[in-house]
Amino acid sequence: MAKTKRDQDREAKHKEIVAAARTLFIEEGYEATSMSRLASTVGVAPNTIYWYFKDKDEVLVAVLDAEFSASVEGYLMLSASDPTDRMMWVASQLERVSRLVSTVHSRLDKSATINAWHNQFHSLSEDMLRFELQQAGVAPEMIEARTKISVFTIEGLLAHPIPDPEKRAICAALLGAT
Amino acid sequence: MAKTKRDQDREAKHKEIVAAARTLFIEEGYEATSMSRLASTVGVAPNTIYWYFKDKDEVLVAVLDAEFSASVEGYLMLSASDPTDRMMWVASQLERVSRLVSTVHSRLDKSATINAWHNQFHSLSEDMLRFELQQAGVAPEMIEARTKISVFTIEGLLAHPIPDPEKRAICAALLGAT
DNA sequence: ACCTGAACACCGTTCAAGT
DNA sequence: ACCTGAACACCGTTCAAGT
Repeated sequence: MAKTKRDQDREAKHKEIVAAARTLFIEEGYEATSMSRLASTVGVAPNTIYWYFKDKDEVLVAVLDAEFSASVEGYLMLSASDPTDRMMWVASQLERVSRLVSTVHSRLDKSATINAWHNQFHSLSEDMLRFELQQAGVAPEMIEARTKISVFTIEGLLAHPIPDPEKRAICAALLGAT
Repeated sequence: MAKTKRDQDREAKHKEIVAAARTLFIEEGYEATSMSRLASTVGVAPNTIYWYFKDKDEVLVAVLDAEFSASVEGYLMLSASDPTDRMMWVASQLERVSRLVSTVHSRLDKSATINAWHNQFHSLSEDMLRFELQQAGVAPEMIEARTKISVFTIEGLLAHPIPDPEKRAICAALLGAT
């Protein structure tokens, strides 16, 4: 199933837009980045974006996917290290994306696309944290509640950056047995 | 320091606007409620709102204050009940205001007014939860981390509504000693 | 002091027209 | 198929004018 030249061109432009949006959304914010600004960064007319994406939310999902898969890649590479370190890494890795976290939450009931992405992301995060807590020896009947607590806490750490030592104490407390 | 007739009138209109905004912001959302819609609900021209409030964010802060003080009043009235019940009450009480939580977070770096309100709110929440955890017999060296975890978890419960029994298990786990 | 109609500078998105 | 200029229906906010 070889790609046609056409498809390659289209894919390249698609990637170009996502790359520009990724920088702008993360550094300036989603609402602060107008479609016009995004278009002019790519060097194209504002409405041209709509040839590649249904709407602005769809651009956001593409950015989130790119950011997420980059993070997963990094996570898998340090699976041997200390659990608290791993949790710290997840929190700090996602911190640069913190503005997007609140953007996603505020658009949950406005966009079905965003909502779907958010659900999938939470499932994956829960799976990952449940595994870490099991490894840490948390009692089985507490696993579900503790998993949710961990997810919410990490989400909180993203939205409210605090000093590193304090963050470490929190991550350690999350993993504490009993 | 008796209030003049003028001041009373002004205050009445002020309250009228906040009351309308409170319903609209909570039921329809902040971004979804245009200043025009708010104005027409009150029965006034759109720009009239600006005679009473600097901008839309200032209206939001007024709504948040009204909602918060109503909650505090309710909280003080059930100080005798079970700790888990109290924490459940806080979470569910604030749940109806959940859309505003993400709105506040997404406007943190756009509005100094909102930022100030948010900081004050977090201080108060932390004080309250620290007290609950002390009562529950949490070890002193763990208090700070556990307080932050509780704040973030309750914030998470607001943004991601889940079934009551699960919510209860989470609140109980937050208060667990050790 | 309080309120308004009209305007300003945006915004995301659509559409008819070009290649 | 891809891209554009022009327009649409909004938005929060400002300003000069009225009472």
